[in-house]
Amino acid sequence: MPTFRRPTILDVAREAGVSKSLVSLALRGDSGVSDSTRLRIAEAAATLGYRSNAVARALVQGRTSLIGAVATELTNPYHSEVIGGIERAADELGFDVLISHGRRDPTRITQRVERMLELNVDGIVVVSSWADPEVLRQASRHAPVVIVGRMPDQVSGVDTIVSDDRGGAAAAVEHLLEQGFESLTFVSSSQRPAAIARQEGFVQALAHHHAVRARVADVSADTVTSIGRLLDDAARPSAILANNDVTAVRVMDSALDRGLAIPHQLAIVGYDDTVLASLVRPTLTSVDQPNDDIGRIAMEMVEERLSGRVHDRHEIIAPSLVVRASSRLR
Amino acid sequence: MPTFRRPTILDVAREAGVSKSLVSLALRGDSGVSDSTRLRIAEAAATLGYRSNAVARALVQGRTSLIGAVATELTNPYHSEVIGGIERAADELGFDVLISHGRRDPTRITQRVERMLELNVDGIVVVSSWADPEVLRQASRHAPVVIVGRMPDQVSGVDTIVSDDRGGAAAAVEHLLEQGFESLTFVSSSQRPAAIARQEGFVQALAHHHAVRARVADVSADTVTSIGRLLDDAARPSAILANNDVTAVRVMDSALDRGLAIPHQLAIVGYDDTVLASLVRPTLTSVDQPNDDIGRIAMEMVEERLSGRVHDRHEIIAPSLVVRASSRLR
DNA sequence: CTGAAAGCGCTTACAG
DNA sequence: CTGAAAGCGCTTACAG
Repeated sequence: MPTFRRPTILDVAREAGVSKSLVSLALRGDSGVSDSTRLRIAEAAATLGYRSNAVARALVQGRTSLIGAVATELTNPYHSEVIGGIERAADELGFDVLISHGRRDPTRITQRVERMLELNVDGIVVVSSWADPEVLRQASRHAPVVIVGRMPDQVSGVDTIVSDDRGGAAAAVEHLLEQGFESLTFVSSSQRPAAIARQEGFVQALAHHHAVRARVADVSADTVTSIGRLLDDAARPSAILANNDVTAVRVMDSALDRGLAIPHQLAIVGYDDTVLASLVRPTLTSVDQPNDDIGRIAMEMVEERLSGRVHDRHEIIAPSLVVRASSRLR
Repeated sequence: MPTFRRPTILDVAREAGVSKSLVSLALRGDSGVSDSTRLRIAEAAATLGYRSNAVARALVQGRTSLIGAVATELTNPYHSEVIGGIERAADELGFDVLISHGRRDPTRITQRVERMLELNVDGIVVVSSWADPEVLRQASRHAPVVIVGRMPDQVSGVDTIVSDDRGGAAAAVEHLLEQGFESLTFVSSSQRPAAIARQEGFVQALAHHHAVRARVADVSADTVTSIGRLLDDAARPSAILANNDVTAVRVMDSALDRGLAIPHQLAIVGYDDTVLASLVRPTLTSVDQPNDDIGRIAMEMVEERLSGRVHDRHEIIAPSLVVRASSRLR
């Protein structure tokens, strides 16, 4: 069958010998339909393979029960986990989640948001800090918009939810100090807001520890070479905090290639606590963010807006440190 | 604004002082509209923040230009990469991709497919082998359905595209034999069709090499202990092919914990060539599948169906081996 | 308990 | 070049 025509409520009505209104009522389980009619209609629908047309329903009802989730990068487990949280909360609240993929392209992310709006979704969660603020502001006039991530500037009318990146970095620093490390370097491979906040948390946490040497290394360009230079330096640090797990593992690889003992000659802490952290050897200490909770709260924020909340809400979620072999001396 | 009303074509018409038909024509760039009118309408639309309602348009046009992609597990980079391929092809062919997440739950995957159908998508790509065959068969009456993955049984009316798992496993075996390994074990953590096909490829490739000892180890239950037992065995294999990268890395971890030299005392080959393979030390040899191509072909298959193809198409894609340190002796 | 009518926001012939 | 009318597949009052 090359035509793919879908049966409509009218086909079912004809098949069952009733009016289309009655088909609609029966199929949606309205109580005022006789059992015999209901059965006849159900059979007709099954015979034809009838399936309600959500597009038509949405048009008349003025709502789709759809939530659009726009993510920068699906390959990043952090994003998929947040989306999992959104989905679980959506299930409970009676929404369906449609996911759209920005592929690290700001233009594309913006397009995805606009497309979601055209699809008439009841709310939008943007799991990204790359979207155009002006587009989000405009979008929020027509549907609740929640941003999961750290925007360069705050957008009025839009809710946000971020992880406490400064606090997470501070917790990592505290742990390293407790272990007795006295020369710490923050290694960053990104200039995105989250990485910057982590770096600031690192610097601040060490501001009053004058006995400790604190430095920052930018390895965003030419990562492997930059890391090599850092490790070959005579004044090599004794402990490193990286802005994410992948960067931490790259540091670990370079250290192992150089025969350095981890953590005794070099301690390493990552950020994000991805699956990587427990798979590499030695296992990697990392800052964990409650991604599922973050997604859930984002969905709840959308629901609150739909229920009438008018003031903006900005939530900050506390991360926690998971200590593993790469930084534990005893 | 707690109401989120979206302006309609009628609001724009009123604002511009024309009929709604004219607004529709002007906004879609019809040539038969005077420049002055077109400008007035565009300004009115901008003032109101008007955005076309795709739901209404889809209803009248009978097509949505939407492709539904249903994936088992977004956290799996293999799936996100396939989706990336679908998206790139969709961009070229003028479709938008809506992603839905099955979260490893067969019931949920089936629901996602049905929901996509209700949304009137023009085609469905199921990146999963967990969906209910009967539901897919029904779905294919109303929209083209392509399965990326290995279904237990073939579904008539549905196109499929799979990677040649037997061939990939055979290529890995051939490489290990060339390197001179003489005792090979296939380590599997799954009984899904793809894992079984890889195992069959392994067994077949060794069927005529009587001098080589070939075995299979199921580590799906109690993975770490099972792997430990395998490695502590006096008759430990000299090389291992795992059914995926994560399992391969677990084997690697256990081997390193036991002080085994990789690859000299134990060679390891993974499958899927995920980001993991180049991040672990030693780097992991792995069978790579052209995920982007797979996604692209899936999208093209949908388009072919929409253009009238009626016979089923079943495509098998050749994987390739990426040799790294974990299996290279010299 | 059932049917006829209006309308959701658009597009598409059809007039003028 | 512009407007009035019909209709996409539904739901929702309103009659009977």
